[in-house]
Amino acid sequence: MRPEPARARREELLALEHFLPYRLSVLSNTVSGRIAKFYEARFQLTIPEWRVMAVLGRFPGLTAAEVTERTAMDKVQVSRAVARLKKTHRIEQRAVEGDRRARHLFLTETGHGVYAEIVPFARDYERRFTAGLSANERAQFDRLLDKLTAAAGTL
Amino acid sequence: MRPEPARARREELLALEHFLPYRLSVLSNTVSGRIAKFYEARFQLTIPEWRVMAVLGRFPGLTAAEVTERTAMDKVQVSRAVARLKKTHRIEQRAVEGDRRARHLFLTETGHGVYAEIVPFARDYERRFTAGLSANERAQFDRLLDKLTAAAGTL
DNA sequence: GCAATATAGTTTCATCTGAAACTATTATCA
DNA sequence: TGATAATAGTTTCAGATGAAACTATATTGC
Repeated sequence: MRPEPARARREELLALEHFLPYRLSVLSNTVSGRIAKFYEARFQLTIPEWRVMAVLGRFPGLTAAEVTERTAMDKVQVSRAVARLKKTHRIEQRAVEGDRRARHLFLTETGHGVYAEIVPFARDYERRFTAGLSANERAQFDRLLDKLTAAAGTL
Repeated sequence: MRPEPARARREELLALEHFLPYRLSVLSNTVSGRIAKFYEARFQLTIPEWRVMAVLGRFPGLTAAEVTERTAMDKVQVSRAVARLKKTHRIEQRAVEGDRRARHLFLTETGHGVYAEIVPFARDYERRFTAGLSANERAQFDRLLDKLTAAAGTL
């Protein structure tokens, strides 16, 4: 059975490869996928776990709720990442004075070791990733990303 | 128990909010999430399903393998999206002459209806999303996205 | 002070996902 | 031709995910 010729249609077409949300998604998934593969192979670490470690490296003692505020993660993701990081001895908890629901989170000695190894890798990956852009292009891209992120939040 | 003051560390810190892969991921997830919510609410359609419909709207008769080539999806995702789209009567299949493994995929009349409604929405969403950018900025961003996507592929 | 409400964090449940195994068919080549 | 390898597409399985329900604790308002 031979496909009959398509009847002429008046409908607008859309080229996925020029559609900005699609392009963003492809780039983001490629980049995150590669990074995730490295973290997994080298440290058995997921990206949510790394994000928690990253903010705790910079802001020791945040609670899980505060980690949630500082990352684009929800509290379930944070709770799970924290549970795994405790099990693998990368973070530890200390009581919050005056609130027995929450706990301060800190990188352990082990956690700091992982952190100290990942940071240079991350910087280097980013450097290689943007090596084809001039400093000016890189700044421009950053600025436009900011604008778009703000815009996306209000749509 | 009062947290003891953190011992001074020599380690480099990394600000997640300036890390390009993180920023890309946040923007992409925000944008895709909003679009997904709309597709789901309006059409009970997932993003993988929409991607399949989008390429079939433009290239009627592709096989699943060809859809895989033209989208950033793997064959499992395509297979599942195709199965759902058949069940909801948005696409139909016709035999490929000389190869009984593959089938040509086409939007049905129903599928064209959905497609014809989504395309203007998608264009409009993109327009609003980039409304804060000048034509020049928009072109610049597109160009840099291309560069970065190419770079990410080779890392 | 105590009932109602809010918050921190966890668990459950149903769904989604990717990798690998699988079936059916086609291509290669000795 | 028949054995082997490659390809199209599907299914299975184990783990990831998000929404909603849940526990424990804290805050608010009467």
